Amino acid sequence: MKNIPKISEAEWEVMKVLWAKGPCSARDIILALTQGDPDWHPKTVKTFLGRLVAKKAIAFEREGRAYLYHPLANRAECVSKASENFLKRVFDGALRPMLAHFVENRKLSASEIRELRRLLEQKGEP
Amino acid sequence: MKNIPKISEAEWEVMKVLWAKGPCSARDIILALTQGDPDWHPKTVKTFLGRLVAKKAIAFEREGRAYLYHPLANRAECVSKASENFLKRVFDGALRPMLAHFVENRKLSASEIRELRRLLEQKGEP
DNA sequence: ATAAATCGCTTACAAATGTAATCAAAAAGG
DNA sequence: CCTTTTTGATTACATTTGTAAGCGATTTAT
Repeated sequence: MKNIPKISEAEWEVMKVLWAKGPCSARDIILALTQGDPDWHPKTVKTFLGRLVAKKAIAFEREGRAYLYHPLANRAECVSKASENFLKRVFDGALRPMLAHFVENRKLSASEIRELRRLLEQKGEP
Repeated sequence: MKNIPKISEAEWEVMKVLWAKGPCSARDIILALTQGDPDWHPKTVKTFLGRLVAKKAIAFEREGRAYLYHPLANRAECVSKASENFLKRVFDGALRPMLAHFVENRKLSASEIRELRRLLEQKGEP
């Protein structure tokens, strides 16, 4: 059985950087994050890195004085876990109402609708 | 601007009961919850009721000695908020990958697929 | 009427989370 | 070489969350 760590909201941002960019130094991660949102404080990011290591969501190897961090947790699995969790909490685990909600609420472009329909067709007639 | 309260995971369960059943006494809520999961402790539920009142997610009126609680927060709005939040955190706000994930990962029954397709068609040709 | 159950109110307390600051060692710049 | 910067480690601290227990008033059952 896989041990999918529980990743908090803010920690997700850090994980996303690592999943996207692969092995990174703390500095790289901080750069990537402040890029998107200047409010990220370097010290805060360091704290999260430490916590993620403790949770075994990531690991590092020394590279000179600094560390090179890399994900341990698998992105797809974390996504699945978070998704199931959300689905359960908000929609009692029922997929259809959830999809309906998104399709209704967020305006989908015609192309998005086409693409989704293609997806459904693939699933529909295997 | 609406003030949509921040509802925690466990508090969601309480809210769902209130949204589903309308005005309820604490006792009713506790019953409903323990029905689904015997692990709910009455005192714990009371705590959440108090916190939800403090957050103005619910309110109550006296009914004899007990209280009759009812939702203040609108379900649809809370659902939207939680959904946007989840979408942003896990899928960077991109709807298509999210929908794809669910359609791919969770097996949809043929009827669910048909229904979803209908939904998309309604959206597709207004 | 007296004891038991129930109510809401108040208080408790650890873990998780967000948000950093301090500190010591090491590296880099001048 | 000495100063500034950088880095990881350690420590701090308020807030939120999960999970209740205690207390005093009030019903309710006996």
